[in-house]
Amino acid sequence: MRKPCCEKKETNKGAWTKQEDQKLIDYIQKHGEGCWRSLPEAAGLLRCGKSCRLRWVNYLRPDLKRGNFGEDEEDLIIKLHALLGNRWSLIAGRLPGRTDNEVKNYWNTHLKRKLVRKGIDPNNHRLGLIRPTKSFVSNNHSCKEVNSQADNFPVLNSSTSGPVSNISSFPDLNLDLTIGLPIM
DNA sequence: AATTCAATCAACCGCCTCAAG
DNA sequence: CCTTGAGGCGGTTGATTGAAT
Repeated sequence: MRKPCCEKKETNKGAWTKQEDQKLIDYIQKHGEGCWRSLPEAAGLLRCGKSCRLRWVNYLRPDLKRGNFGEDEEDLIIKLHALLGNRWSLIAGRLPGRTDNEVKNYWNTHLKRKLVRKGIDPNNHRLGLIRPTKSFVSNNHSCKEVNSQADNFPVLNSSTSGPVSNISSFPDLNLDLTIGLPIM
């Protein structure tokens, strides 16, 4: 049997400090990404492996772009979301330097509303299904849909609802979603 | 200047899948 | 075949910041 992931030690939670970031960066630069389970102890961090992975993937990785999304990126996200639904990691995989968390946040805070303003239902990318004025309730936590009729739409294989099933709607999209092996 | 409200985003939580044992 | 843990993912929360009143 395997050892448990995060042994029931005291671990830090909440925002990462600069020192913690530096320890994580130093460790990964020396040893590379790998066993997240043993990383915290090896790197001298009082964090669980999951937390380290998240911090690295979403914030510390050197290839991250950060900053505002360009219009081309917005466009791509919208198209990919229409095809893939909330598969944020797949969508982020098509956007170099962007993380799934970043794409998800951007979708929820900007793009959803943008589509609603155009009269497009962000759940299924169809025109005229929701009224912009009634679609969102502002209650601090980010605009929840009132009339989310498409909550349970099936993804990808539906012929009646959900993400656009006709891929030919986006002839300009490169939909080769295979993942290449990292170059060593 | 103080208070309230809204927007943003980093981080956590819980679930799922896959593989080890 | 079953159980368990690691890793990964999407949903959600909560702290922070900025705008409006």
